[in-house]
Amino acid sequence: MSSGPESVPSLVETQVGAATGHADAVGRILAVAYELFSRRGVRDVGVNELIERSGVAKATFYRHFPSKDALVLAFLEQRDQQWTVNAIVSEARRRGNTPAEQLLAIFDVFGDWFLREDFEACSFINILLEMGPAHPLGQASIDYLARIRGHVQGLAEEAGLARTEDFARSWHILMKGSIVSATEGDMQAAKRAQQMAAWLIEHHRN
Amino acid sequence: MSSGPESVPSLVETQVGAATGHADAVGRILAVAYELFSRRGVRDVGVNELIERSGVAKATFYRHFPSKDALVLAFLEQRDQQWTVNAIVSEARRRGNTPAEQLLAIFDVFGDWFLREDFEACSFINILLEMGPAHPLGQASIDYLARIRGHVQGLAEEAGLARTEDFARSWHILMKGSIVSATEGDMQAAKRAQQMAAWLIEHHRN
DNA sequence: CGAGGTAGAGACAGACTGGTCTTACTCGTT
DNA sequence: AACGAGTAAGACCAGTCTGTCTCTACCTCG
Repeated sequence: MSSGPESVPSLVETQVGAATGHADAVGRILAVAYELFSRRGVRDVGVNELIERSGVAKATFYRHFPSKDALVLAFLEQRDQQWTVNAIVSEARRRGNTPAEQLLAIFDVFGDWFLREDFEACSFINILLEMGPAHPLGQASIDYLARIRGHVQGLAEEAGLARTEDFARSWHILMKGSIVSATEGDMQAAKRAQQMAAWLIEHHRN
Repeated sequence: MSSGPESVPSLVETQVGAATGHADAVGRILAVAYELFSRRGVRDVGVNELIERSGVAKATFYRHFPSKDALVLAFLEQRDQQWTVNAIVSEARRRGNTPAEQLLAIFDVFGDWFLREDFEACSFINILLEMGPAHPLGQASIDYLARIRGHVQGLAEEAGLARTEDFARSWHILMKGSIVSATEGDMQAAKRAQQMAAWLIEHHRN
């Protein structure tokens, strides 16, 4: 049931490959996939474009990834690491002194992110809505969104808040809603969500 | 710039056509388009399937709609009427006695909607994320989402709230976030959003 | 040297895409 | 009865999609 991307080359292998300076095929494919999938979604990027942009033969592609969907799963795993963990959670933890500050700092990071001209929305939401919750890729996206909620819940527990799972689910509504609003062009979406998030924290204090 | 669907057959014509008992081609096409687009999105439904399901010749289709995108625009207009206006706003107004109650009733309607097994998320959000904000269909979706915000702002003004545009934008974050959470499977998403919505109302009272 | 594995390049298959066009038929109106 | 508008059916086009296949070149290890 859990769509853990265990069946595709892991990031560890990739990074090792890149570290050898060999610039192996898998590493290039994953880099191009990250670039294209995150900016344009899954359906809009074909295998032919992927292999052309990564300078890889088609047979090489299919030797390492049994299907395009397998590559998408690897991309989602990569996205979880680079975006969720490194860009959002770690950065928010760095900006805040207390767990509550760190929670609210998520929306400061969002605010900076929304202003980037290459702002590309959240791949997990995109793919979930693009493929639907029944599709394996939609299921995987749901799993990764749950991981994001897990980070929030962890911070809530560190902050000593009450009913942390409910808190994280409500908090996540604010995160996802502000992302969609930013896609619509509302540049203050992060500030608005942060205000409601502050009220939410107050109502979950013991 | 505004993507008003003036260039496609209006709903009035459609309903007149259906009212004659003639079940004309345009009416059938629009009915099938509503069914398929709302449940499966735009990219997943091809012109061939549309014409087959509506029992219409391809030439007939292209006589009434210059392109598939034109049909999508007509669908969005239809969706605004049938879903935004008739299913959500009117129903919420019916359920509440005061404007504030009517605002909160939006999330009661959402709660019922989320429970439906054929729950299909919000077509405007789906198409916006599917096509991107730069695409004409994404732009049209943004316009229709703004109309939803307009309904909220109108109710906020009736309720005598302060800073109604900011209020509506924050409220809309809750609506969109709860829809995505419901797509993930959180059946309590409407209740969570409603709680935050109540706080938002309190903070906008004069 | 020579074998095996990996690589790039690209032809090819089979299905699908949006869109054009032709043909034949059925109506309603005059 | 004759006309014209609208329609169904479907061939067809050029292009796209994912995925398989062959061929050749290279590189490394024994």
